[in-house]
Amino acid sequence: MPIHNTDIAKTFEKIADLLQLDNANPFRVRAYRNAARMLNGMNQEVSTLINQKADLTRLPTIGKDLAAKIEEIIHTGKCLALEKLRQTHSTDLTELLRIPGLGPKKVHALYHDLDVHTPEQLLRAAKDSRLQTIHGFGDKTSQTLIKNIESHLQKKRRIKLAVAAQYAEPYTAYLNKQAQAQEVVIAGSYRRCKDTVGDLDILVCANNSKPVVQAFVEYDEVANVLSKGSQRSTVVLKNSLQVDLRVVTKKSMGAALHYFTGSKAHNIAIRRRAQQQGLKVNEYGVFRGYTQIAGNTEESVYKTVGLPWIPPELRENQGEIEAAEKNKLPNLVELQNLQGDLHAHTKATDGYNSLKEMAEAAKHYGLSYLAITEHSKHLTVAHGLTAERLLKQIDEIDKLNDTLDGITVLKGIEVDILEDGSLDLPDTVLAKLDLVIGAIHSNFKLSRDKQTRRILSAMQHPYFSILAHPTGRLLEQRDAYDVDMNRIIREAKQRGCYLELNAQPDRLDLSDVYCQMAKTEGVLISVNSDSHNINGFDNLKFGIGQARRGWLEKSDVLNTRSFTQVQELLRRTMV
DNA sequence: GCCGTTTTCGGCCCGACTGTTTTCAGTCG
Repeated sequence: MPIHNTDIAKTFEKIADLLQLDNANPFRVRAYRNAARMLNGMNQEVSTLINQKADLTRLPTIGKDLAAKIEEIIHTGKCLALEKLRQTHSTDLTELLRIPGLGPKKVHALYHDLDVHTPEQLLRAAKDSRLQTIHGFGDKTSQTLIKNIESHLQKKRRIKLAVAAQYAEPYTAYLNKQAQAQEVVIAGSYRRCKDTVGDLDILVCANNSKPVVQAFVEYDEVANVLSKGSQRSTVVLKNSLQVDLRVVTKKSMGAALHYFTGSKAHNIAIRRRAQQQGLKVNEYGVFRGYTQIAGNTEESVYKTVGLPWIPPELRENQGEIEAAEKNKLPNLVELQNLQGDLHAHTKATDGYNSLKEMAEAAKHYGLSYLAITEHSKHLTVAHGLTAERLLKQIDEIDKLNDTLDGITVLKGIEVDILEDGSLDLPDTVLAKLDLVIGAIHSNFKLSRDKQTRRILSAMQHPYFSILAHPTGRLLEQRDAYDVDMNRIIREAKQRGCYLELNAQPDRLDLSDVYCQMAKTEGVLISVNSDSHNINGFDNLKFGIGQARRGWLEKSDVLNTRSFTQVQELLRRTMV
């Protein structure tokens, strides 16, 4: 079994948890957590680096010690340091640390005084009023913990960006109506366009903060107020989404926006940088001594530390600060750059609208070309097209194009890649199309080797143009299939075909990390809506957000080209 | 445990909120 970065990250997180319980030097704990976060965000597998005999200490957050531990984990599958820690912790208390309100001190007290080591035991102890017997635990703490444990036991997960938007936008609109609110912005991972968000961070600019906080907690959807101060508040909505509010004045708005947009790693790096220059950055501004020297805009904050403004989608401390330093930040692709969409369905298969309706909707959305790419016959649940039905649709598209103005429909297919890597329709039919999108819709559980070979084999097909939703992940529902994406990207370059970034909010597949990898290799990405109805094109904005997180520029995205340019690029995929 | 234009030691981001205190520790983001 290959060891992935996420496996190493999990090991380091566990070590950090156990060290934290031991009251170890907090900076040592943080070193493990920083390394775990760095590993999760890397656009390359560390195992590959080791094969190339690369020096791991050149990675940020990795020194001599952690480099040795990484090599140990890759080579042996184990980490002696973790095993030793586990031996000294006969009882695993780390799950308790996950419950909001509990840190190492309280967890220790619970264990020593009440022998509580699981959330279930804690819940019982709280309900039996046993907690109040411990020093530092009062009535309030007990009540809060009961709520927090119950929500923890329901395994509250992250929610998809598009779902978060459905709650964030009306909440923002409501706050905007408050007389004191001068500006309302959603910050946090939402602003960074992460595929899923854990909570919402709302920032309000106002001179008088108290009425804003009051309005915030009185919002209709609020189920529970976790905290409420003069400038901050935290609530939980009825759908169990946590929302944090911060209110600042105009002169601090830029600094606060920077601070609450994150990521944490990016902020820490910026603050260190400021510190080296004798400055202090906090959510109220940039300070030299007690004098504020910047902070009304984000640009002013970056300027004081000698950097240009960095787009939120890049703020992960994964090289963006170094790039900014050298004035080499990418000029990120924008939604308006898209000229067409290369993946959509109609009611001929599992879509809801006609060819004509889809074409007109795409035109209305500002696109000048749209590829219709139905499922193929193997996908029976979607009523996939047989060769005969596809030929019939080809005729219909030709006729429709004669009547359309300002938009051209391309003839395509989202053909199933069968288990042996062959395509689900005969070459004679595929040859008549403008593009062939290959997709996996079955046999998700093949071994890494088999799944990779299956895709590579399909890509070698003479009519293969684009690999649809390349990893098959469904956010918060289904993991990506086990596949060597490094190899697929390199082969796509060799073969001269393209990869899709499927903009459906459930997929957002390719991920940001793989997009960056594809860019590095020089493989073009097609940001496609995979629309099944006339409103589907709206999802392109989520695809573009993800593309921006992957550092993609206009030139890295296939469908920012004009119709004639795309036609030529698609023709080139045919060998 | 990492890191270095203050480089092999001595720092490490920083402030708000809560609850239980009686002046502050613990936790969070």
